[in-house]
Amino acid sequence: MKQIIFNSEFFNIKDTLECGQIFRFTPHGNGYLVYSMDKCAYAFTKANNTVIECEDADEEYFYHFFDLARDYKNIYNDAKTCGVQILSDACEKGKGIRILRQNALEMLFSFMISQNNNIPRIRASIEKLCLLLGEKKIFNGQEYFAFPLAQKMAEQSVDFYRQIGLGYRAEYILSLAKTIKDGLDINSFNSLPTTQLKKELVKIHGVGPKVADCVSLFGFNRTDSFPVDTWIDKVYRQDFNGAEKSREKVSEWFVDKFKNNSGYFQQYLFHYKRNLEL
DNA sequence: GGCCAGGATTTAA
DNA sequence: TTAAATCATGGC
Repeated sequence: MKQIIFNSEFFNIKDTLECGQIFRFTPHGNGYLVYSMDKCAYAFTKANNTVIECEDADEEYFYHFFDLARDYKNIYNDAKTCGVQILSDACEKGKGIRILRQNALEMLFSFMISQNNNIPRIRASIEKLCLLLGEKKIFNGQEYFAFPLAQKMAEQSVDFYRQIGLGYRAEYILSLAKTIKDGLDINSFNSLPTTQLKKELVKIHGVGPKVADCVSLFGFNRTDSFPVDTWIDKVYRQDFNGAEKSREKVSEWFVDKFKNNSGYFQQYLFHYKRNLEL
């Protein structure tokens, strides 16, 4: 086992996990077990540090996953001083939030499930997928299941996904799995600029602008993305006096305003609006 | 019991 | 090009 120890001023594990960017984590001991693809880490707070415990071979993976090479103080300062009251409040409450660098395909499947859905149910659905189709693994003597391979997902029927409770999203999931099995490599999109990347993602059946923004941000680390869901839509109307109707244009408006800080600021605001503000 | 949840597709205007 | 109607499901 390896331990990565990192000052917790700009790394709050609870806020980072609970701000809606990741669906696979469970409270454990003094912290959380965090899952990504077929890997697992134990994250907890100790004194003034956040500790990441993982297999020796996964140290580099999780260092990258938690975006530990980036200095979030600059991002926090930009949010604090940009002259927007709610953003100043939000970044203060969420200064320990980091944007995880998650696997693009896992994000694509996950956020395809997220549409018109709530976070607890999204998490339950993904957990079932892993339990039923994922490889069984062991971390620190404890059993868990990897995120399923697309090839395995492509072998199931639409009914299988409906019985898991995916509803009308079942056909989207199966269709995506088959497309991947047939050779689509979304990692190849990484060479595209963000606008083009989104255009490619939206071509996939069941992927609209909002899901494309989430995959772009959380799966490709394109921080010039600003996903607009119902909560952010509320922020836009209530706190920015927004008049634009279409969420796609709301997203463009924020990206134009916040540039490469868009994704970080969006997470501050989402977390604040959904979890903190009454 | 209608409304809401990290919306997208289809059809109509 | 934009506006409704429709789509499953569970929590409230």
